[in-house]
This record gives sequence, C-alpha cells and structure tokens, in this order.
Amino acid sequence: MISTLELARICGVSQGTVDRALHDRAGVSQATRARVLREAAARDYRPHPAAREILTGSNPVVQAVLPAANNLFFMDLAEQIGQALAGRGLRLQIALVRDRKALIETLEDAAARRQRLSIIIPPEDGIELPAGLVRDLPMVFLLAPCANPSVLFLSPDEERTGGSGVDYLARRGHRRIAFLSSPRLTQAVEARMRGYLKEMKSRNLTPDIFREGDLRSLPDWIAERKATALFCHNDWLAVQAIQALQKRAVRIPDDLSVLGVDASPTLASLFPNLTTLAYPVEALVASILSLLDGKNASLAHASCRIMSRGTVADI
Amino acid sequence: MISTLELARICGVSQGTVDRALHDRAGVSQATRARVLREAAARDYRPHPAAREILTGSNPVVQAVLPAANNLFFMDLAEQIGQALAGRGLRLQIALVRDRKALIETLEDAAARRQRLSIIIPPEDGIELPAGLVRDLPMVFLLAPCANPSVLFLSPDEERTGGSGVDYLARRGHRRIAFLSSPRLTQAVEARMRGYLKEMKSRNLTPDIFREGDLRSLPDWIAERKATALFCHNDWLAVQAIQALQKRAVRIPDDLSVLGVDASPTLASLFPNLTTLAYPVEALVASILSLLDGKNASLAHASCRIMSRGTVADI
DNA sequence: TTGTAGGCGTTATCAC
DNA sequence: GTGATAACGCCTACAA
Repeated sequence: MISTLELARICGVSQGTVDRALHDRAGVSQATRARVLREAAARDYRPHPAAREILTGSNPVVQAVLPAANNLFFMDLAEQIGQALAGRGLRLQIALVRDRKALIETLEDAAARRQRLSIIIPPEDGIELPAGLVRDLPMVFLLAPCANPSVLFLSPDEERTGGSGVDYLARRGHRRIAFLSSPRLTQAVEARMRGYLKEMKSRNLTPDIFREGDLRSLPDWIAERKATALFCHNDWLAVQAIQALQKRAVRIPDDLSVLGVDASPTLASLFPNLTTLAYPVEALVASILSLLDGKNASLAHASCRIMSRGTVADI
Repeated sequence: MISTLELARICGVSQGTVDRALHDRAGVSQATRARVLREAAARDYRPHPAAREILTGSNPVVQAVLPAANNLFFMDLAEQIGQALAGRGLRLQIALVRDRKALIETLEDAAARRQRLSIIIPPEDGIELPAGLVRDLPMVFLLAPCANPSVLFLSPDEERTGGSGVDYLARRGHRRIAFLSSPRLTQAVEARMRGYLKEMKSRNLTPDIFREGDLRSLPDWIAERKATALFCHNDWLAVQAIQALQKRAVRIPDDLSVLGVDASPTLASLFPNLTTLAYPVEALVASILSLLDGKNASLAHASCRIMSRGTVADI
C-alpha cells in the first residue's frame, strides 16, 4: 500500500504537491493534478486514517457497546443508529462485551483512539468507571445507567411505560393484570414495575408480579391468580411466556391477553401479531444526533407508545 | 490526554526513557521506572493506538461485516469468533452493512487501517470487489462467496447438510419430506437444495420444494402433498413455518415434523425444542484462527450435525 | 505553481 | 542508565 511520499516520488513532485492534488486544493497546475490523481488511482492509494487521526486528534467513529447476550433488540437499535450516523459521515462500530472488564477495555481503547462517542448498553448493572475514562471519552448509557453520576443516561420515562401498559389493558376490560418482570433488576425494570404498581393501585386493582427466571411455573401461577392479561417487561419475555403458555394449551389472546414492550423489528418479523409498547427509537436516535452536535439531550419526555396487534383481546 | 513526550518533560527525562519504563524494557533504573509509571498512572496516560499502527504497519483488529437484516444467527457467530479472538489479543469489531456500496466502503476503510482480517457475510450475492481491495485486505467470506475467485470462501459441505437432513428424517420413517428453501438463492441455499434432491432421489422419494417468501400458503401446500416432514433451510425459516402452521392448527410434531439448520443459541433460547442441524461453528472458528496464523484453511470436511430435540417425531 | 520544514505520538537504534 | 535521532503517513505553513 502506497503513501503520499512514494506517490510524490513516482510523479516526480513533492509531497506537498501531491497533497494539494489529492485534496483538490488550489496551487497545482491542471496537468500535475491529473497526473497525481491518475497515479493514485492506478496504485490504489488510500489515505491512512490513523495518520489523520493523530494529526487532527479526532476520529469519526461512534462505537456501540452491546452485551453479548440477548442482543436482538439491541442489534435493531444499533442498526437504526448506524443508519442515522451514515448521513453524517460517521461510522458506527459495534463491540460485544460480556462483563465489566471487557467493557472497560473496550472503552479505554475508544478513548485512546479519540472516538467521537460511545453508546453503551451495559452488560451488568451499576458499573463504576475509572474517573479518567469518564473525563476522556464522551459516553451515553442506554437501558441501565452508569454508577458514575456524571455519565449521561438516556432513557424514556419508564414509569410512564409501566402505567401505559396497565391503562391500555384496563381500558379493554381487564382487571386481573399480572406483570412479568425481568429477573435482572435494572433501573428500567424497576421503573416499569413501579409504574405498573402505581397505575394498578390508582385503579384499585390487585398487582401481581412474576419474577422468576424459569417460566415453566408461569402457567400455574397465572391460573391460580385467574389473570386475564399478562404485561411483560419486553417482547422477548412476552414470546417466551407465550411459548410456555401454549405448551400448556393456554390460548392467546382468547384465554390470556399478552402485552410486550420494545417493538423490535427483527422479533416482530417472527411474531408479527404481538401487541407491544414501542420503544421510542426515533426520539433516541434524535437525542444521539443532537449530542453529537454538542447540544445536551434527554429522553425524559419520550415514552413507549402502544402498537396494537393480535395478542390482546377485549373482554 | 497526555503523550509520552509530555510525560518525559514532566518526569525530567527523555522520551526514550519513558518508553523503556512503560514497556518494562531493560535500561532504566528502578527509581526512574517507578517515577515514570507513577506519573503515567496519575495522569491516565494511554498509548495512542493509531501511532503504533502507523509505525508498525499493522492493526490488531479483526472485522466482522454482517448484513443489517436477519442477524440473529450471524450475531451468535460473531460472538463466538470474538470470544476466540480475545484469547489472542485481537479485538473483534462488527459493522452492519445493507448493500454492496456500504460493504466496499467498510472494507476500504479496513484496508487503509491495515486491519488483520475481515470476516464477511455479504448482504447480496455475487458481489465483485475492486482488485486493489482484494490485494490489500485479508478477507474471508462466509455463507455466500465473493464473485472474485481469489477470495477465500469458508463453507461446510452444504450438499452433505442437505443429504443429512433427508437421511435423519427418512430413518425416522418419513417418506413425504418437503423442503422449505430460502427465497434468496445463495450458493449455500442451492447446495443444500441439491443435497436434498440427490438424497431424495437415491431413496426413490419424491422431492417437493417450497420457495415463496410468503409462508401463508405453506399450510395448504403441505396438506396437498400430505407431507409428514418439513426440512427447512434454517432455524429462522423453521420457526416462521411453525408459526404459520400452528395458526392453522397443525400440531408439531404430531401432524408434521419440522427440522431446521443452524442451532443458533439465541433462537434456541426462545425455541429450546427445535430439532436442527447444528452449523459447525467450532470448526469455523478454528479455521479462522488458523488463517490468522498464516496457514490455509478450509471447512470442506465439516458439515452440520443433527441436534435432536422436540420437533421431529418417529412415524 | 511548487518545494521544504516541522510536527502529531510512538518506537527502534545509535551513541554516550 | 540515559539521551538524541530518525522513521511511520499525513497535513499545514512558509519560503521560493
């Protein structure tokens, strides 16, 4: 692979002239410019991004750090963000990490490379980052916050999401609405549960929360409580629940209405009729773009909106 | 962020001494070394990877390029590869591309950065790459080959996979075995179909291939043919088929046995009892590692092995 | 219009 | 044990 210096020697001109020709800057004769460009193309000259990064001290890369497991919704999110960034000449790189250690390594590397931004869905909760990292790398956490208070956390109003689910089901006549929580207790999980509890209480309904990781006991649990609706923390859990229930001949939505959260496109292509509360992906992407513009961003006023499809019945 | 030069000035020594101290090389007194390391830690010194890359002309990054859509199995693959690479001090970066243009841009960037290897699952079939790119960037294609003949294509024996599926079902008493193909006609898709056809013929069974993208007509199609088994090109299609069939009250596996291919862990966590032919991920990872060691690699002797679970019944 | 010089951060080599 | 120097590839400023 050829450098500007070699190119200059080949063309019998100086490095400065090559640079002017390549960047279409003034100060080169048409003939010389054409000559340089021709040779550059013929020999597949490619500017070395690392050199520019050292020189300018900046790097047009945005990194998405995703947990290695359960990445379906996260991948869809990354896909959306990547598409939005492409319009701005920024490149999205995805890294998969499975624990705190791998996360910090990845972020240290991004900081050393002066990357523009790291968008992090943490693999564990309450991760505390070294102060130097927080100082040197622009970061946003999604879905679960960082333990360091100064690190931005972008999240829609999850308590409202919890309330919206209950509201939607209650308006359709349900009174025995159970909640299927994620066994992992992130901030988002707790907030949705809180919203569920509040809204149930304000309607004088009895809340019931299932939070075991193993869903095999879910059908019995639901039967005991005579629930007519199951509000699930996310689509993934909703689908797992539906599988477990159908195996026990529970009909959805005739016997039980099921509501998820996320509206992940990939999962939706497998289960097109799952009723769900759509995560405000567009608002999230807009926030990230405005962050990149140096403005400050918040998602506090966004929340999940209902996408009514086939798994909730009126009763 | 601080550089070795600044660090040297702070410690009142030369850059060379700082370098020796940081890299634990001989030629520094214990006192000086300790001093340098202390200052480096205190000021969060991070070596700039770009500088090293320019100097050494190499970059410890392996890139996985995945199509933006349908990425569930691909993500699992990337996860496995990343884990294997971590043991070698290599970092896996994932890029999502949705077309030929984005693929080439991503690869040009990787080439310019002197990345170690790009592992590509192409977003379209028969993509032809610029000759300069092929020369300058080590690449492997998975699942569908590159149009340039010199680019390595790592694939298990897909024809054998097609045969194995028929063999497995036939041994369990099935004679009317239909095949659900992917509407997209990649090399792997064709090879599996070929294997299916050959094996059916050698057993004097009548082959039947469904290849529409829309699966709504699948239940009728299967009923017409009185098929007792459906061999699907991959797990994703198998799950879609099961959804479509269950909606029409077809019981799996009582009325119809279903066999997939891939054994993607993420999908398996949703459908733990799907019988499938497991893609030889370990052999693939081993091939990639030996490629990185400069050996040549092939998957031709690997093939998909059956994972017998709940969706195939003996009849 | 063109050439030269210097510097970005790191590392290797040669002196002292 | 330590310092000076040059090199990697690129870009900007200044001189010719």
